[in-house]
Amino acid sequence: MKLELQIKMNPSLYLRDPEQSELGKNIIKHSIQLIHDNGFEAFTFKKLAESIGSTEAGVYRYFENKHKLLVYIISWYWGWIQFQLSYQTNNIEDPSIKLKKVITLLSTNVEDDITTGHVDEFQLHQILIAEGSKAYLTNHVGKDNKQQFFQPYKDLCNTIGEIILECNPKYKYPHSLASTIIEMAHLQNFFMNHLPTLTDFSKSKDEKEIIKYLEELVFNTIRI
Amino acid sequence: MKLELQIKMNPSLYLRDPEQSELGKNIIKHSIQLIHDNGFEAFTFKKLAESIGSTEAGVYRYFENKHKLLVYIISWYWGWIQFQLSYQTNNIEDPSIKLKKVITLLSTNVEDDITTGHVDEFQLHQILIAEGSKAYLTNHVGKDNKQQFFQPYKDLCNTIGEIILECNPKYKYPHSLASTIIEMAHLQNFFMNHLPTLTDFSKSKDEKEIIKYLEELVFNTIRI
DNA sequence: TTTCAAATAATAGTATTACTATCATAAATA
DNA sequence: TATTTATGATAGTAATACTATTATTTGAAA
Repeated sequence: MKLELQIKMNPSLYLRDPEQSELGKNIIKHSIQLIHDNGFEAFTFKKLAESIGSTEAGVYRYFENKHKLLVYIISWYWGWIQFQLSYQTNNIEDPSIKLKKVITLLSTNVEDDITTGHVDEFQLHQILIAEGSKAYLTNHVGKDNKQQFFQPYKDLCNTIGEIILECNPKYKYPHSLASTIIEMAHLQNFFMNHLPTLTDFSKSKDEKEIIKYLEELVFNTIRI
Repeated sequence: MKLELQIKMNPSLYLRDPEQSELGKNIIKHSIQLIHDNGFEAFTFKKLAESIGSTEAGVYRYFENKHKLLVYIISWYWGWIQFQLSYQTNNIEDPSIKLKKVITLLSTNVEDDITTGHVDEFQLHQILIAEGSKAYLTNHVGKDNKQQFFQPYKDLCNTIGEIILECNPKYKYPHSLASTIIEMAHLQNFFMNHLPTLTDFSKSKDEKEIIKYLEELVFNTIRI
């Protein structure tokens, strides 16, 4: 029996569920490829359709616009991270070990997970680094939020916040620290590779340095 | 005598210096207004020209495209912050007081500075919160960086990094901590107002809470 | 004061993007 | 076999992101 990981997505994100057809899966797969290769600004439904061998109208039957498609794949990523987190911290008692796992999970360039055929997690991680914040940095963030588009991100933030509170029940800013960890794991990676003087990792360009930086930041902050 | 603050801008950002003419100053002024009101995505040179009472072609004589205009106003903001910082920390000995000033300066919604007639610093601060990262989160970040588009940001990051080292000469990640402070001062503000569950400030929605959070984060991190 | 150069306004035009609409056909299903 | 449903093929529109041309205004030098 082949185990397949299914992540439940918010139906308001799509017009037709892309998981339910070959074309749909191809839309996801090639979107990730194209956004990874050329960035979200250069990404169009026309190019996507050409890459798949379908038509623009075909893509529009699945997603209303490219922003919702971006939010879709980003939500998928956070769902996948949430799953990885619960899997990797299962049976671990010590909350500070859990918190270290969180930092490592968010900072490490994952390898492609074969249980999710049409999704390349490595590319998805890169997309999150470069495009992740574009999901919410829009003038319609309020509307999107009302439609729960950012629920997977919030769920993850809550999960991490709870681990932080396990480490120190008196710490006053568990959610802010959680969102700081998430965002900084990505942003320091982006800076390291593209604007290295904004970091202290320019020589090694090694993710492990980011992990060390974040661990020091987090544990010094929450320990009284 | 009227004192006017002039911030030296990278000439590669513009085709014609907007500081040198009325039309140029209007371009800056109305860009800030429009980007603040409707966001960068909805901002076009046509709307800008209409708002000024000029023409699209007129705007194109000053700026090659809207991305360079965004980078221009963002660079101006960082230059202005750099000035504010050196002004406010002048004659202060204690580096930890300086560092607190930095955090407050970055986190506080400034009032409009009358010495800069055509720039509304309050709106500019809001733009930085919502659009700041779009300056570098592009597929041409490498090219832009080679042309020194991000120098003012880097300079600020270095200045803050030096203050951090004054507080603790042995701290290993002064630049990363500096960029973390800058980015988080803005991002926690955005989250507080638009995705409040990602923070712990949703009840008060008060900048002072962000300042407290960042101060705790920073000083616990750098104190050995 | 004229004259000349530079800046601006007015207008037009192109390629691309972000869609919507229509109709034919293939595949799945009842 | 009939019929729904998904897809493909094609066309079309409004807006965006530009470029080009010409006419007019303005301001400084001769």
